[in-house]
Amino acid sequence: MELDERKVKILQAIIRNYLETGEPVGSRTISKYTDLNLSSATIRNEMADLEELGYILQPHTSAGRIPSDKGYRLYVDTMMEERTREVEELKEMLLEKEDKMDHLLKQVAKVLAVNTNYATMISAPTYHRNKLKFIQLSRVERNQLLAVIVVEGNVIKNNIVQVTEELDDETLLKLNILLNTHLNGLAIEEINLGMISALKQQAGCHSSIVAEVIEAVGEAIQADEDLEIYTSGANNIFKYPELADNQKASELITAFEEKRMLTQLVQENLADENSTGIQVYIGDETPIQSMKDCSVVTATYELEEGMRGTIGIIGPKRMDYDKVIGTLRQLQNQLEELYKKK
Amino acid sequence: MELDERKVKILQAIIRNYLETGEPVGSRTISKYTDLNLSSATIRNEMADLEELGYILQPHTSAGRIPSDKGYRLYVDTMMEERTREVEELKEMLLEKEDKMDHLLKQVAKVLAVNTNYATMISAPTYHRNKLKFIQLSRVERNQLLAVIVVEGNVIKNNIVQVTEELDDETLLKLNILLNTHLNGLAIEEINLGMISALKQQAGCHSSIVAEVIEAVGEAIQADEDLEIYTSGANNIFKYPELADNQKASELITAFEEKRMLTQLVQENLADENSTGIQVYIGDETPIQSMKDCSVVTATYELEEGMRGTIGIIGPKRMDYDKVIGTLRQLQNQLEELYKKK
DNA sequence: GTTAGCACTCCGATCCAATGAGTGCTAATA
DNA sequence: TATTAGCACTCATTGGATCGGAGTGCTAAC
Repeated sequence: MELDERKVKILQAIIRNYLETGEPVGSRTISKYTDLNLSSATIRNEMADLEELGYILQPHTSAGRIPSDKGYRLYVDTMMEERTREVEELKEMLLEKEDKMDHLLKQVAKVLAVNTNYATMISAPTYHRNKLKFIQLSRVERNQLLAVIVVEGNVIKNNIVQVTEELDDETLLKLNILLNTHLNGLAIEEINLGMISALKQQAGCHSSIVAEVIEAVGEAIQADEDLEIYTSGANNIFKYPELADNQKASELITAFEEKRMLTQLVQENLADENSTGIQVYIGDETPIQSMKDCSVVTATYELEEGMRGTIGIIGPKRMDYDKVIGTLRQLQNQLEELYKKK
Repeated sequence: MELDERKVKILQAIIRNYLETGEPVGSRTISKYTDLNLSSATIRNEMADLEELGYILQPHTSAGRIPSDKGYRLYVDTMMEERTREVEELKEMLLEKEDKMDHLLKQVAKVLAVNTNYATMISAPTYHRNKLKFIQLSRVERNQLLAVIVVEGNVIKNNIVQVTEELDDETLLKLNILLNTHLNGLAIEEINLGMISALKQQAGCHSSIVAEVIEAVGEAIQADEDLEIYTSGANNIFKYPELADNQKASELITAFEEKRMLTQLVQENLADENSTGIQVYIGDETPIQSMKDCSVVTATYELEEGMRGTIGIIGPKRMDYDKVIGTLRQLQNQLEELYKKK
């Protein structure tokens, strides 16, 4: 049996209707809903076929049909090609240009959540491929140094370094010069052990401090390993009865709280390098167990070479895929634009 | 009618039982539960009295009794004086001493949530009364300065300052000295307009930069206005059926997500300067509308003069007040100790 | 190939009776 | 006078039983 054009139309009608109502949809509804001019009986036959093909399901014998994951998948794949919508409002909100990255990201997550009525997450860009731009040691107290580390993209890390010996201004200056001349412009990965011991040697009697500073650099970078993720709109899941029962809601909320679980999503998304950067996980396809009754749409954004992050939208399977994908597309562009403007 | 000792004992028994079961408790249960050796009939009479006095309620005619807010209040007030419990485990977990404040706070919230099975929040200490310790301007790119601002307690703020003119190293050094000599040791509030214009004058042709840096300082401080709040264990509310219905759960989750609402709690708590720093809000007493079916226990902790934050526990009215208050007490001490040790 | 029609299935709402936990009241008791 | 036993009464909850309706599958006719 083949999936002819009429079957696809019927499938689309079923899905669209289900997206609106959240209720299983029956043959009569489709018969009237579409402009196919077919009787409910014919639709029933077609539906039986569609079910056999695995695109729709019957929750119980005498109920209407709901889309299966496979059905959603087809729908999404077909839709992927089509339209984009306006998200002007969102654009405006973003343009209240926040100058701190984390504020911006929180803002994005929030706007997106309000806009779509789904739960959202956004991961801060990872800097792994980034280069060290600037290091500055300053004395804060007698035996306390402040190490400020700036990497490309103006991401700033601070670290307090405890030192045993007291340093005079001159030595501090020398150390600063030493560190900057040798480390600036280097990618994080390039700072290897050989490099470090060479530096230590040059620092002479202050080698221990160099060691500590380098360690601080390492720590600062490592802090990114458990990468920052901002979420918003978790409460939106209560808007969809199929997700709102205690069991599921609790699991979902937990996943959102323990951002740790969301990192899987980010990792997977960043690993993939497909053209649009938009991924749709339907039901079981998701890498996150507790979201197997949801659909997850993720998008990669890239601010500049090597600074990539992930935006994700988590909602019911009957998600408005068109809108979500459209919105994410726009957002990708806007984030990149916004970043360049600054 | 008076509230004699026996009535109080019965009330306590009712509350304790209700805390355990979450079900209305009947006279027979109390008759057996306590060591008062009274028949259920007598208890019934007493219960009728207690109800008349407003300490307990009957959800419906032939149900047992549940504590009213007034009842809880009495219970809490009585208990406040009593026992403290061990929270050794918690202590150990905390001693995996995190050196970044925000990590520590997140950790505390989490440990507390796991420990109590309630939702928790903790606000980062506010620094309003704190003094500027150190300012450092560095050039990151031709027309970009990095301002690092350290206030007491080693809280570090960064700000990128865009400048129109290019600065040579010497000028930068001068500016640094100027800023540090004049601003260091000053409380945030002491930096007023007069101060600023005096500084500008001394900076001569670079006054615009000084202005921008000062603005950056202002911004850095202001960022604290919407103070950081960390939450954990929001999913715990699903453990208590009386909070887990969609309506309430959604509102609560929202409150936890939109930390903005939690600030009310913090503000109120910090304003109050009572001895123990522990506050209990039962039901309607809470300042947060969406928590009117919960009880909220908050504690103030103080790391050093002027650095105070709030810990909060949000759970059902049938909260284990003893345990919660005890735990919070211990935590207060430990946070303070921990801070001093570092 | 399409459709009308019909028997059939099954969910969900509604009603009902039985159950039992718990009460209030009264009369007996210590 | 305080306590208790006993009893009638209330009412939420539970488990059937029933019924209507939405929807299906199948068959026969167009």
